[in-house]
Amino acid sequence: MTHPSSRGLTEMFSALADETRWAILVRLGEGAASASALAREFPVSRQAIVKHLEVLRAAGLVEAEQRGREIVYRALGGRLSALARDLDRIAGDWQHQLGQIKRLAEGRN
Amino acid sequence: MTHPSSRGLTEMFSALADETRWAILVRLGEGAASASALAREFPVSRQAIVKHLEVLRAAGLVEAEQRGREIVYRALGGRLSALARDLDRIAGDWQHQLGQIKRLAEGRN
DNA sequence: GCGATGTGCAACTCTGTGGTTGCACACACC
DNA sequence: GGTGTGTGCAACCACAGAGTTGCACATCGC
Repeated sequence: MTHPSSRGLTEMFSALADETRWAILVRLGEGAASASALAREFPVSRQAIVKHLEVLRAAGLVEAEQRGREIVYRALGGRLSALARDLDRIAGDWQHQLGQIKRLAEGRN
Repeated sequence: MTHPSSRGLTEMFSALADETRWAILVRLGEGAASASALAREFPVSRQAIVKHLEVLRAAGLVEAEQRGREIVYRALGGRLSALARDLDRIAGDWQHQLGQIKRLAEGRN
């Protein structure tokens, strides 16, 4: 593999690929909340929220903290910025290669 | 919305969320290729490849060029680096807020 | 103690989509 | 003209996963 981070990238993407899940994540970015609290804000059942939270937690995008009888979740930026770095690097490589090609093929086509 | 780029982000993610599709994209990053050529390299049918390419093209991650009777595709870094910027900004916001909370709550819990 | 609220587990439905096969058509090449 | 290779379209299958409902259990507050 040219890119050591290729492994696991798609798992990250699929964790982020759902509209509702992304909305939940963004919402948590604005402040911690429990599953029940989120279920009141979103037009889906608490169970659906719980499943999304579990996916986000498994991806390291969210952190869970037991507080009394409830569990509050908060967004973590670490994985997301790591992903940003990976993508930037990969995209940069492509652009670079494109530049080389363009340079070599000036006048072709 | 705090983040103007929230719209369309999940579409991008779902375009990237498939293992095979990501592999195709990375492959195209190493050099342009046609659907049939890719079908020879990957363990899936040409039709599957075609569908993936259409998804990538719709997402602006890939560019198609008619060359004689075949159509060659190449990876485009633009959208990916734009995505990287968005993610970095969002993640940064979360970390920033986390910092504020930590600062305010020093000693709590 | 009792009611309200929060979580956990399980079964089920249903849509989206990744993948396949089959056939038709367009060229290019000899 | 025929053969090989590339693309396009359509029907179909199978599985993942987003969402639901229902019930059990824990725990907080009064």
